Amino acid sequence: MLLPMTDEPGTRARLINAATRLFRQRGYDGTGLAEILAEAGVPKGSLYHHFPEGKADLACAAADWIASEIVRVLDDSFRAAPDWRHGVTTYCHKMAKLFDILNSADSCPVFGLLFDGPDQERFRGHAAAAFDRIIAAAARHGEALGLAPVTALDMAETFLIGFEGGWMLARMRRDSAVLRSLPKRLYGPPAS
Amino acid sequence: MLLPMTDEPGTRARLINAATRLFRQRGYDGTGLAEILAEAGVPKGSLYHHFPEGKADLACAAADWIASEIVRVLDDSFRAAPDWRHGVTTYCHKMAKLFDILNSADSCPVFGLLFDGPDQERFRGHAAAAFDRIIAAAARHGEALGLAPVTALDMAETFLIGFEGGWMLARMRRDSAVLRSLPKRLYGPPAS
DNA sequence: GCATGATTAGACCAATCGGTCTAGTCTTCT
DNA sequence: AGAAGACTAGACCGATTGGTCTAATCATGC
Repeated sequence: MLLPMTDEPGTRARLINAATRLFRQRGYDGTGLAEILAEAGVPKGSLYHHFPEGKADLACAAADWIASEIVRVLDDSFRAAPDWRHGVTTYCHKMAKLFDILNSADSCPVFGLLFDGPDQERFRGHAAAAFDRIIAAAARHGEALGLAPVTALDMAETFLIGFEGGWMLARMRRDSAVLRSLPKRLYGPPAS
Repeated sequence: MLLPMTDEPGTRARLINAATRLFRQRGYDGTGLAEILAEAGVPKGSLYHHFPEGKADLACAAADWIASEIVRVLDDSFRAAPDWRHGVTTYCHKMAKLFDILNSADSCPVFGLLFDGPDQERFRGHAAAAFDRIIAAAARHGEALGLAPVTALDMAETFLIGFEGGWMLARMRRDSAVLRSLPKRLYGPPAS
């Protein structure tokens, strides 16, 4: 079958969904295969069919998926933004809303899921690559808004560093206000 | 015995040491009791004598210890600082050096160790309290340098948010340069 | 020196871990 | 219809998990 044509998510997608959610909440080592399988409603055999290397494979797929989601939100936020600050502000508010939806707290930042894991080197590399993809996306928007390439990259990095730390604190405090206050923290009071 | 008088670290201290290091590297769920016990050279019975609630107890003790270490570095950094930026810069460089020492990469930030764990609520609260203690310490130095209390708290929070995110990125990239570049990122090029 | 509580020592346990493997089903092509 | 491969299903495995419990050892009071 070239095209599934069925709208309901296939086995593979359901696995990634469940894994993403659970890893985000309990971390890689904190989540058992049994849990993922139960939530996805998928037997063990299927997991090892779609992800021959097992849990690690699944985690990488989940990380890639969540990174692409982040990029999507980023693109959304900058679509109609007149300048950098507006784009960033919209992004922070969108993510704050998401934070509130995700049962308001216990979920790791963008993909903090990737730090434990057995062969740490593979995970680390994967996380770094995913994060760089996100930074690049933000920098692209900066350039489109007239920033010099070097400046855009620098601002994108700085912002996402702040955002990661902000998400961490928001999580600790169970309060998305930290995220909403980020633009003001980083760029001072709004000019307007 | 009121005073141990022996310089070599006691059983309890050795446990906390080993736990701190291992949790930082592999996370809470990623570290087995056996590993900790082996590294500390302590039998299981002793662990449950000193930490009746087991692993969770030990993790909280480790978190408290590391938080107090951070405050110590913070105090050190601000001791001779003429202004906020200097203090912060010294702190970043000290921590960057530490980052390089800790086998250059795989170790969680200040106490990222606290996010998994069984009864998440207890862990989360503990982490939040520890982080607030660190923020308060930084804010105190800000005030001592003449900042208004509200401003000091705000700057302390903002800085530590950035620092957490920076440590995360440094870890992903295995490069402490991110930490050293933080003051410039947050406060612009040095006035000098 | 003897009794007492603190501490160490590690055998032991059920539960769970990630992973393997065989059997069966379902889809699709000829 | 029938063969072939994709996929599902779950029993099963050895290893390891955090935790309990009993016995031995240690220090310190009388």
